[in-house]
Amino acid sequence: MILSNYRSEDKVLLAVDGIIFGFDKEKLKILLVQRDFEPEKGKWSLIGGFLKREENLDQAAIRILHHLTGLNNIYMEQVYSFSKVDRDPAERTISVAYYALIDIASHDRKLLKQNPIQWFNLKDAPELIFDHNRMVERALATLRRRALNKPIGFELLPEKFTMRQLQKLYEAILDTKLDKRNFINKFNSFDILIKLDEKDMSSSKKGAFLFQFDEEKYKRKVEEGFNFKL
Amino acid sequence: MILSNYRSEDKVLLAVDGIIFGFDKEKLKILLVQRDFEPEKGKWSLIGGFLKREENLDQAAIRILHHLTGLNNIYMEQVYSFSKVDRDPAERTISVAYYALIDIASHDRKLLKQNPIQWFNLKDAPELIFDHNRMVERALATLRRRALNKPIGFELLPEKFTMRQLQKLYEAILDTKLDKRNFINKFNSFDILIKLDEKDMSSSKKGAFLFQFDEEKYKRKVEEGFNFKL
DNA sequence: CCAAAAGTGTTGGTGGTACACCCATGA
DNA sequence: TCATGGGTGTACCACCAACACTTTTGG
Repeated sequence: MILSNYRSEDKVLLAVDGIIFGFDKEKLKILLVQRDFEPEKGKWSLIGGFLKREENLDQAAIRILHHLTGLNNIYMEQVYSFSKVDRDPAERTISVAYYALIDIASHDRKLLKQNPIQWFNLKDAPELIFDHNRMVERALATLRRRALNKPIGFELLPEKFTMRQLQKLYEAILDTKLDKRNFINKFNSFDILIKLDEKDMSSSKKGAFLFQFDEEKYKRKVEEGFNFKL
Repeated sequence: MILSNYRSEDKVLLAVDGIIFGFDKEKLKILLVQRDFEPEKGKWSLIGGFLKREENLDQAAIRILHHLTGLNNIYMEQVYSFSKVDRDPAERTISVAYYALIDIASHDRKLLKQNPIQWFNLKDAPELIFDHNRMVERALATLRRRALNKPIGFELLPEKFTMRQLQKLYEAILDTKLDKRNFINKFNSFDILIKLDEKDMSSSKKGAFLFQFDEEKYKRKVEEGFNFKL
């Protein structure tokens, strides 16, 4: 900001790339798009686009996601800015990575079908263009940190869910196995769940009770943060 | 990254602003520069400049710091990118914030004197231009998180220091009082300090033993991370 | 001899971890 | 009746938090 003359400074392209995490029963997934222009046409890429002059980065991330997928009202969070000089061979481009969490089942997938867009299991996602693999790694690390410091699940699960689903979500994010009883005890201690009278009969004969998040309390916990040690 | 034509996209100025934290005996300080061009000439600002086409953001942060202060070999870490549309009234500019930690006493201050650059106690720093106050807040939050998850002090203390100094550093960063015995016990459990045979006589009649970081072990702990609860 | 900072351990409580058996039901 | 997943409680241990007195020595 100093000793500068604005006019003489270099301008660059600023991209925004979205790492969209989804969860569907068991596995953590990621939404990718097949690139339809050069360079790297035909290869898989994150959901990306360029910042426009009249919007900020948060708005750009949301706009681009909506434009490519039709997804709406998705909260995205900034992860990191990537700036290796030759990261995009076509043009000097800096990219700001954002990530989002969504519940795959509860978003309309018709819109996705129009585009060369597809969910992949995170573990067997294809090689991505440029430095997008590094972006995914970094976003995943951020997601894990977040899962350990704040409740997670509101954005990634259907409205009603079983304890098992919640546990599987944590296991998928942290890539680990958790003890059923300890998980339940711990999670209940946060006091953000409402136990419903309904059961989900789809996965067992006995049926499993459904839960909902208490949205008020959930949000308060997100503000406060906590320490999830497992 | 998709459905785009690179040529038609908007280009923007990309600034890098450095939040330089220093520590000097008791207080956490911040390095600011008086802006000598319009807009906002004469007001205080972070250590900033613009990204050049042929460097990445990390390099830009280091170059700018060196250029304005003469400081060398300072490790800087990216915090966040700020992009409000009218954040800089002169021109559409996105700014990437970086922060650094340095030991004030052990860096040559002569160079600083040439420039309108000055250390301020963090607590009574002046109002800054643009959104720089928000950047400082965010960097401080990042610094606190880091202090709770990784050892800190190597960059902020002289080579040899007393336990008291180390504790004061943590107190300054976390803005809290800590118990002497608990702090020492906790910190010793990390096993990254070497107790020297020397004493520092400057602050008491009895003298206080000096310590050094065991650089190997310190670095390993930084990799691993830990959970500093106090 | 006294003021001022340094140094040093113990205890109680909280919370994390490990662990195994019974329940309900559809097939 | 049995196979499958659902649901539940306890005991040990580690770590955090609170807390006060003695030592050293320059002035």
